[in-house]
Amino acid sequence: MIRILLADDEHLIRGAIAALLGLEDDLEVVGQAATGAEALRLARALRPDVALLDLQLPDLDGVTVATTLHAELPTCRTMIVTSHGLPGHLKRALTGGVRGFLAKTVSAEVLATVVRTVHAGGRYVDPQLAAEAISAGDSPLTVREADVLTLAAEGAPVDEIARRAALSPGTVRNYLSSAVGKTGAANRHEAARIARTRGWI
Amino acid sequence: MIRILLADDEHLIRGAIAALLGLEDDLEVVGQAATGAEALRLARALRPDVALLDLQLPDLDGVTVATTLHAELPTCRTMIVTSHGLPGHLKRALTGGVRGFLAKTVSAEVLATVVRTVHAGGRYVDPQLAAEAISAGDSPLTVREADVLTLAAEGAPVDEIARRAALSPGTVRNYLSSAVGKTGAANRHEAARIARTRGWI
DNA sequence: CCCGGCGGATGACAAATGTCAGACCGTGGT
DNA sequence: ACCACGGTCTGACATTTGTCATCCGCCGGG
Repeated sequence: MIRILLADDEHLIRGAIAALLGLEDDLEVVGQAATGAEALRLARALRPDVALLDLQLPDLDGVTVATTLHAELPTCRTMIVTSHGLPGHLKRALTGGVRGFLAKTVSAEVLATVVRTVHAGGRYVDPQLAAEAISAGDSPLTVREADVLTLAAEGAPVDEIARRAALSPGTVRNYLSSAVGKTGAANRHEAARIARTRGWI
Repeated sequence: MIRILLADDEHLIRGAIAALLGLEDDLEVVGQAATGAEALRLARALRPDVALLDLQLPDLDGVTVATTLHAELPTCRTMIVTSHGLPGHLKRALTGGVRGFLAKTVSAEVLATVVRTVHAGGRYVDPQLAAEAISAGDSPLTVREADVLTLAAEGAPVDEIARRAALSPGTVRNYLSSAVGKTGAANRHEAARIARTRGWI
């Protein structure tokens, strides 16, 4: 029997997936969490075989939970299931020790199969997401450029970004300018949009 | 027996909800669609009692499907289920004849109850979404302001917005300025963000 | 019939932004 | 020891923006 921990902030979805997985003879959902913190707590208490995490959780995101789990409970395999698959998340997830990464567009049978694969020590990444990740490539942004662009994405003016990043306004403009160049955008807002769709920020 | 049509682009979710609803004695999922067009086609063919629509579908959005359905098949009640509940959508949905509007955070029991309520001619709106809709209020933006702000939201510079909206650049700036004032934002990008979270664009 | 409001436009001015060149310090590689 | 590169900063400049006043035409309500 494979013991599964499920984390998803949407009650309906969580319950529905649990019901579906419960129909399989060899799978058992032993815990359900609505937040990242709760997922960690339950994982420590229940020591499931596989943790099935949604990418977007109210507090921590799924990849962060997975990374922590991977460090604390090496015997617990982690999988990410997501609605919006951004290439950057996939890369972060894989470096964080995640062994399965799928979109919610897959069928329940596929999900169950992947749970078994992952439990057996295998890996599985949604082919379409993998293709997107490869075609999007690595982020050309330096750490600082990404930082600044993240703040810029909220629509804040340069002065505020400068304050929040503890940089001089001029430096912020330099980074933004560089980021705009690297993304091929016309201005920082478009750059932020592009970087986000590519998962670079 | 209440006959239900289910539309959601995520196979896993769709299947899972169908499985959950199928557990209820008086509910039966008679059709499943992954797109808005397919939902309409199936609804015409199957004439379900209740159509359960996701807000975001690949082609048409759930509210559009509901409005069409309401006009074509008045006996078919419509409900919207959504992950991201924006106040504007709720208003559009209700004017389009939708009788149930809930977030995916509800439990399966609630969903089943609401399906029965709606089928019996009642209405149900998620209390939290209703509260947000009321507090967000009506859009203060004029049609043109909303148009221009929508284009601005993609990060395009004024000149491009002007070309795409067939307006003079000066006019575009006037509208944006007015929209920035009405949203209380510091610049158009923040204004676009605010307007989006409020469902105004 | 007249007023107000919206759509649309122009011109002018101030502020924010984008771009560039140049400078200084660490750090890691050769 | 040296160089390249990233991070940081400054200053100068052109361009883009946000803001405001003002104008025109149209339409609907009092």
